[in-house]
Amino acid sequence: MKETVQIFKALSEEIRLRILALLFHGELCVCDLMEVLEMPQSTISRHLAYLRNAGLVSGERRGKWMYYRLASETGRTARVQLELLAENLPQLSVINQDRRRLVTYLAGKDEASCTDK
Amino acid sequence: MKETVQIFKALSEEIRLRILALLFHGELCVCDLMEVLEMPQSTISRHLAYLRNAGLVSGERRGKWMYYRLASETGRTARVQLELLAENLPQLSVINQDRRRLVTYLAGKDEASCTDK
DNA sequence: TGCATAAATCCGCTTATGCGGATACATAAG
DNA sequence: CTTATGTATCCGCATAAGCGGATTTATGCA
Repeated sequence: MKETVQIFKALSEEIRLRILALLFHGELCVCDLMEVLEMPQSTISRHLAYLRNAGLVSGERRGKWMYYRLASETGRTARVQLELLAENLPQLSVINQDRRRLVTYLAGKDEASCTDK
Repeated sequence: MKETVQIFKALSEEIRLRILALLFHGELCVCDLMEVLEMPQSTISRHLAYLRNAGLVSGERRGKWMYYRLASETGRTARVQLELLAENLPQLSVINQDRRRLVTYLAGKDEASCTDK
């Protein structure tokens, strides 16, 4: 029950849904999320912590950079919710705007930023 | 997006999940919920307001009594989440305890209480 | 080691929501 | 109308979490 509640809580904030939607496109660095969502680093980090604690995303440090992706080891509830979101979020306009910004950003990505890929 | 967030918010509290689980068994009166969940009336009413505002339940007044049931007119997100909960909540022990209390309560229901059925 | 960059966490402030008792509102009966 | 019952909402208090800037922590490089 606590897990279920925690997952719903993690999903009950728009910014976190937007982060998840961006991660559907693949692994991203915190600095990527900052650029695309146009939000301060502390805000991004804070929300990532909720997603991480709910078991929805996992982070991996590579040098100075922290990469996040959708968690591969998840309980059933998390997986089902992620699947539902993957299906439904892309239909929302704010999510589409974010996606377009992501595509544009990745295309013109500054070579001086988190390039350890 | 606001609707999605609102639904997740409504679902992010244990008591509200328990209320929904009880309503899966059929329409109930506030006084029923109070008895089964062993909580004060104001607490029940407050949580029902969240569920109502999120479009997950609907209320109907019959005389002095207020009956609640799962909303029949819901958006897709609400319907999908309710279906998921109907599938997954019954597996949780606290939900099972509530169900047993509901059955016992309904079996011995005082004829002097909300009997306009 | 010092300096630079990235990001997690802290901090002060604000908002939202938890709680249950009190109160306001709604319905019913005499 | 008064009284009784049911319930939505208010209220005071407490906790959780929103925000972004500041600070701490972590990694890299000279």
